[in-house]
Amino acid sequence: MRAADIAEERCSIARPAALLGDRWTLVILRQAFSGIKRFEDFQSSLGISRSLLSERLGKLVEAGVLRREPYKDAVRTRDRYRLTEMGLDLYPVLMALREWGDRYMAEEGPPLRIRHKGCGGEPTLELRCSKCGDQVGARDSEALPGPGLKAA
Amino acid sequence: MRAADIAEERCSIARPAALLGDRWTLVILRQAFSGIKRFEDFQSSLGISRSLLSERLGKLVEAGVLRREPYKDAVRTRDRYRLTEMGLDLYPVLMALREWGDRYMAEEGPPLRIRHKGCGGEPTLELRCSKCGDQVGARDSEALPGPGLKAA
DNA sequence: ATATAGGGTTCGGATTCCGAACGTAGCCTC
DNA sequence: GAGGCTACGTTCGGAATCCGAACCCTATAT
Repeated sequence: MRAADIAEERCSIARPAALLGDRWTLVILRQAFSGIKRFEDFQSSLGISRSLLSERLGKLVEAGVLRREPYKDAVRTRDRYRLTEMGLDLYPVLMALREWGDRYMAEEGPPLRIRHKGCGGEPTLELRCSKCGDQVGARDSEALPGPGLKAA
Repeated sequence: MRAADIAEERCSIARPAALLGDRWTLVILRQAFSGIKRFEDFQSSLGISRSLLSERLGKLVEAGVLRREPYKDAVRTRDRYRLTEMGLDLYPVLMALREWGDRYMAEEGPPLRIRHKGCGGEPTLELRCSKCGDQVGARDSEALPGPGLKAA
């Protein structure tokens, strides 16, 4: 199998991975969540080559994660890339990566602190059972075939 | 900046992304969580080339996500790759991807159902404020510089 | 009309990926 | 004790991808 074929897999991890799984896309999204919208700003803040940035942004737009739209600056009309609802829903993915990175790859302490605007507390991810409410770890759960697999 | 330099960024998203951000690593980890341990089984279940698999597994071992260890089969000694504690802690990352994939990329329904072994319920990720306990979305939180950034 | 800025595209060269072929270390069988 | 098989890689050349630099196009702004 070529890597490109991963996107066709009937697997809800493989398909997002095919879209997000390259060295740039995740940091592009990080910037998008931090408020960056313009091509130039992505480019200069990341140092990515313009051709690759163009291609990646295009892919994200095509996938529906970003929306490209013109907007009026003080002086002129520009384009900007904004997260769609679908894109905003990637927030837990980024948060999960960040929590893991903070725990295992930040020798000098977490470079960012996340703040809940409402109360100033710190949001954290919890994997909780929707039935019993207990916190669940990797060892406490198992995977079973679901409806999408039977449809094959 | 070359893509390889991303790993040096002082950012808890960029560093994990540099390790996990390629087309194969995430699906390799998916297989590891689903119980696959042997080189041959990774290779045949994914169709990845042996050279790349070897390189990826080596990187994950070096990073501390997997541990390579010999073990005694019924007949002989083999090697296997197992998730370390650090690797098991990637579970939320995979779950976040899966939830997103189920929502947006599974036209025929989720291919997998996750089951809490304890009660049979379905574990889901929640981003909750550790102070007020409210559920938090992308728009309800903001990023501030943390200790690791000041140490620069 | 000329200059500047934003947002790309094009183009070679460098890097990475890939599949197929080969290497090797145990065991098992004859 | 000579093959054979299995598990686990490594090596190799060609194909795909990445990269930076240079160029292009459209709007203002002067």
